[in-house]
Parts: sequence; structure tokens; C-alpha cells
Amino acid sequence: MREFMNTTKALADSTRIRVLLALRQQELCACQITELFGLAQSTMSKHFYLLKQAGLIECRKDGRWVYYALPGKEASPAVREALDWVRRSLAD
Amino acid sequence: MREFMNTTKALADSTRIRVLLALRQQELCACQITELFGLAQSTMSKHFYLLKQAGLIECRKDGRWVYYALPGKEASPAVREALDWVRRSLAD
DNA sequence: TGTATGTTTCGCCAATAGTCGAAATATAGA
DNA sequence: TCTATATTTCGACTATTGGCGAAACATACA
Repeated sequence: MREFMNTTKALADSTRIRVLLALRQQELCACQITELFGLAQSTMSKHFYLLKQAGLIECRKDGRWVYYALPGKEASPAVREALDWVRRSLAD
Repeated sequence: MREFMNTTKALADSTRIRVLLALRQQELCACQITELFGLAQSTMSKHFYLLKQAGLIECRKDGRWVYYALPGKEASPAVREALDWVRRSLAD
């Protein structure tokens, strides 16, 4: 329950949902997503943190850059179900 | 997207999730749920409103009482998917 | 080592959301 | 009609959250 609420709260913001949608095709650098959204770096960093906290994205550090992506096969069933639900609901 | 965010926001509160869980077996009167949760009537009324707004519950008025229940077959696919996701995630 | 650049952390502020009590509304029954 | 009870609406308060800029941190490169 605790973990589930963590997930629902992570999904209850349109900026964070848009991040998940942006990552559907390929991983992206934090700066690319930030540029894309036109919000402050610090603001986006907080959104990334919340999504990561919930397991909905994962990150990979490469030099100065941090790349974010949707989790792969290793994701927990709960995370996979959540992401599947988002995908199905916003298939357009 | 707009409607989807409405749903995620409705799901992003543990009291409202608990309402959905309480209704899994059978419909309940507003006063029963309120009694069960120990919150003010006005507080619960607002929670019911938000859940109803999102289509996640429906209500039936009988005299002085209002009965709430999960939506039946007539629910939209979006609503059904959301409720299924909650059910699967909190199956314990 | 020093500088430039990408990212996160930290305060702070404004907007949103959860909570309550009181008042208003609706309905059953005396 | 009057009273009791169930519910909703309203106004206020508080907690949480999204937003920003500045400062701190990390890393590549001159």
C-alpha cells in the first residue's frame, strides 16, 4: 500500500507523465528533457527524483550527463503494471 | 490526457484508495464509510466527489441515504483499466 | 590546476489539496 | 408543519507540492 501510494503520487503530475511519454521510444539526457519542457533544471531534477524513487525511470551516468530511461526487464511487476497502465491509457 | 490526470489525481490519496477497497465487495452507504474511516462527514463528502468526478465510483440515492459502489459494466474502458490496476496492485 | 558545463541540493514562495466545523439542503417520519 | 438525520456546500486553516534561483557538487578538458 505504501509503495502503491508512492507510485500514484508520482503519476499525479502532468510534467512527470510527459517525462514518461518522452522516454517511450529511447533514453534521453536530463538536459534534453529539461530543454524540451522549458522548466528550471532544479525543478526537473526534483521530478526525476520522484519518478526514480517510484522506480518508474532509471538513470545511467555518462561523464557529465545523466541519461534517463524507462526500466527494462528487471523492473518489478508493480512497476511494470503501472507503466503498462499509463501506456495503455495514453496510447494516442 | 486531461481525463487521465484527473484519474491519477483521484488515485493519489490513501483515503480515496481505501474507499475503493472498501467497495470491492459491496456497495456501502456514505455514513458507513465515514464511520469506518473516522473522518469528518464534510471531508469524506469531498473525497466521494473527487472519486465520482473521475468515474471511479457511482452513487445511488435512497431516501436520506446515498450508497456508493464501484461502477458496473457500463464503465468506460479507461475507468475499468484504472480500477483493474488498483485491484491488481493491492490484491492482498 | 583552473574553467566550463551538467546536475543536484537547499531555501524560499505560491498554488494546491486535505481537514475541520458551521451552515445550508434534502428527506423521512411524528 | 416540525423535528431528526444524512449529506453537501462553504469558509478557514494547515500541510503538501511544484516552481524558481543560488549555491554546491561532479566531471571533462584546456
